Amino acid sequence: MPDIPERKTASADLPPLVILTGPTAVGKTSLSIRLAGELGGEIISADSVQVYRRMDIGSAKILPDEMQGIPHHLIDILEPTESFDAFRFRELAKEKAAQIHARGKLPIVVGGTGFYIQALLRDIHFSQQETDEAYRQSLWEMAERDGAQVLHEMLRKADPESADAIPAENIKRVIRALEYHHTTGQPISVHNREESLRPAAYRACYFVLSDVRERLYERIDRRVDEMMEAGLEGEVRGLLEEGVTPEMTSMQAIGYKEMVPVIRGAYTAEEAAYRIKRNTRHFAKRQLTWFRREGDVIWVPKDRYGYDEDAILRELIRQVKETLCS
RNA sequence: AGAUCCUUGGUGCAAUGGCAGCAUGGCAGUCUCCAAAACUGCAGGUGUGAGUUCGACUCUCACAGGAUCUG
Repeated sequence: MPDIPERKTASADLPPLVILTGPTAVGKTSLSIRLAGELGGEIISADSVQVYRRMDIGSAKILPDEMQGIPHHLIDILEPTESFDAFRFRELAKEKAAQIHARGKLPIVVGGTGFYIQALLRDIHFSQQETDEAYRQSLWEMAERDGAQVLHEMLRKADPESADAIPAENIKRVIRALEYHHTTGQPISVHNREESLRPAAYRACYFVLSDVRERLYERIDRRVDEMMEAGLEGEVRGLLEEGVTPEMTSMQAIGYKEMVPVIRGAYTAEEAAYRIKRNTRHFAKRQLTWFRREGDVIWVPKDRYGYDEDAILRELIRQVKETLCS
């Protein structure tokens, strides 16, 4: 395999890390507990919703009983009114990984937020100086007032390469590119290119658990039905009552954003269940697209192991020992 | 049984007798601090059979299927 050789060589002295990801509802959680048990690991959650307290049912958060004594990090660390992003994830996860290494344990990153995993593994440098909330806000207002095209033309003057790469309709990314240029004087396209060359920060085993589309969709449908039965509506109602608003990052998660109109009487719980299933399917598809694009991942298709979790576990352990202990 | 109306991508809807569009779903993709977010692309259709016409989703007839009303 003519893979980038220097990355492999350089990785010899890097701290080890196991990543277990895959599309939502594929079965990461139960496998992760057994893997951590076998390898003496602690789990770092890479999940943009499970960071929030009291968002348990809709995020399919692991229950304390199910942890079986395995320490879990970055779950329940924020109030649902707080915002979170890939920069903060990287900072926290890096710190947790270092602490776990110091205890002589193996950090196992488990979760479906591919972007967070990328930020950690590739050690993408975001710096606090690159943000300017007030400027960002003024750009949003401008977008609403004058339209997306005006912003895109601003970007074209400041950073033509990014303007070519980002469609005007994608206001969020146009604003981020303008903000970056505004605060650093540099085009974000240059920054992105530099960061993309950065070697991995860990010696990692990057597993993507997958399944045939049909089975995955069946699991999603079943899980959403279980969430409804478990009282998702009550969970969302409680969050709204405590002052969480639909605009907040936490409430834009699948399962939450669809439930708000039910509570407000705009449509039925059945309609919400239908939408949650549909949006979760779309999400799972996007996750698979993301992982396909990531190099250096080890695909673990459940169907190829006959849906035998013992066999999958043995294979993961074998791979980890081969890659991280050599 | 009779009368009236209806039949267009998987689904819901458009289209003076003149290039069959939209939404949604499906599939594929983008992504370097809101990522469970934001965004892009592709495929797919006139119920069947005749007729009128230079030309039919559109007009006529038959058939099939559906809806409503009457008995």
